[in-house]
Amino acid sequence: MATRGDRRTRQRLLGAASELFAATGFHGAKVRDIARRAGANLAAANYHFGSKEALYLEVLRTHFAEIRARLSAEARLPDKAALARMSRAQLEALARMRLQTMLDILVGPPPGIYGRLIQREMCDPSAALPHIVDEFIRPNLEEMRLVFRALYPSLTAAEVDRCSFSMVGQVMFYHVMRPAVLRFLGRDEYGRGFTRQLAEHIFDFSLGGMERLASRRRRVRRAS
Amino acid sequence: MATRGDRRTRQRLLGAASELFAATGFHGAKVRDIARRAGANLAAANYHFGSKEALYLEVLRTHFAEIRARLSAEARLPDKAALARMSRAQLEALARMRLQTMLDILVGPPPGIYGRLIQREMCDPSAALPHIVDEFIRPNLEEMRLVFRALYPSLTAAEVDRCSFSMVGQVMFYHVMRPAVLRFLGRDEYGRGFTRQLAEHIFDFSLGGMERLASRRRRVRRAS
DNA sequence: GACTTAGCCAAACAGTTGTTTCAAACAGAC
DNA sequence: GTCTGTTTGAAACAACTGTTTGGCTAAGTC
Repeated sequence: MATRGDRRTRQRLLGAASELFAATGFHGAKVRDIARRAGANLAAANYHFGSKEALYLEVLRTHFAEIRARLSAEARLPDKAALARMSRAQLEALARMRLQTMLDILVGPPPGIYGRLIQREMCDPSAALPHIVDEFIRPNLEEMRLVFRALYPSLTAAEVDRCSFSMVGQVMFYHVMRPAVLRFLGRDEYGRGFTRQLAEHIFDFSLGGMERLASRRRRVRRAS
Repeated sequence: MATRGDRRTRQRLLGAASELFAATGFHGAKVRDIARRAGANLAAANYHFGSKEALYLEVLRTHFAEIRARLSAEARLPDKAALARMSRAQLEALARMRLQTMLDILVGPPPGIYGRLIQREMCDPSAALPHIVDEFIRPNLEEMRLVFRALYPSLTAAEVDRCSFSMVGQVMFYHVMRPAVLRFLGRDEYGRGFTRQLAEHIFDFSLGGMERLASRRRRVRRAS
């Protein structure tokens, strides 16, 4: 083992690559810049990861494995039976908390690195896309399903899914369209209490939406 | 004027550049590929536009000027006075129609070029961002404002804006996150009647959301 | 001490990319 | 026809980029 570098070079490369890939994308981030930011030699990236693409995939796998672990640990959902016993107020509080977490991760502040990586992956999907969907998106949506189904039992499975997408969509909007929204609002960044105010709006808006769908379903019986 | 090309070379370059910039982004699209697809010489791009970046900006300005004209012509909104005289059902039909138009443009099928360009511009904003916001996003949102305000007069201006964002956000979600949603759903493309079904869901969901906000506002008086 | 191995570095390599150059081709004015 | 300004084409250019090479150091093994 060499002791030349004070920190593990591989780790520093991963960190630098994460930031640059998130900031400028796969094509925009240059191996030389990554190496420079990591305080490593140009050849180090290829030595440790084999190729630029392999480094990129490793960045994605590392980050989304980590955030999955974090979410599982921090915001563990009660099991289905416990969920069924919860009061309406408790369920709503649970949904509200998960919404706030999503906003914190995706919208910030600070602007999250996961959101940036996902956004770029949606522009130019790589081999890591299935991993991101399965490790990050699917578990989150499954848990939202459970909560929403407990809150509005009259909704069909497809309706619950669409409602989950509607709620996540509102959150993603402020992340993905940040430059446009900021210019539209005439600001240069989302303020301090912005996400909290946003959480309140999205929560109320979404609950109203689901309520309407649930009650409409109860009232009128429609074909498909 | 040369007649060598059967079509104006400049126009063909613009078309080819649009497709490639939308498909692979500014960095991903190569001038050589654009020229080849346009059936033009490599030097033609620089001759007609000066540089790759100028070509990119011209692509954006052209497209968003065109779509603005199209929207103004096709989906002209009644003026404020006429709007005030409309019945609730008429206003709702108006909102529903605009929603369907947004879905057609952004989600497709076919997957729209405007959505792709916007998405990439949000990843790496260029000098054309202000143009896009002012020519495409702002006019659309202003008109949604008018309709929503007429539908729910008790909402504040800030609330109406947030509701507009909530509705647009749901639409954008299916465009921006398309690869993830498709994988989540286990399909390889949105089906035929998908956007129509989506329009119905988003419309009901959003109306429920606004209703809840409006009625909550009427019932309880809250501090900020 | 001799040998092996992992980590790191400077340099070089081969391919690509945006841009420029300069001559040829062309249309229209005369 | 000649002349002029515009458009096109082939080639070259200079800079950049991902990757490879060969050698160096330091630690571990015998």
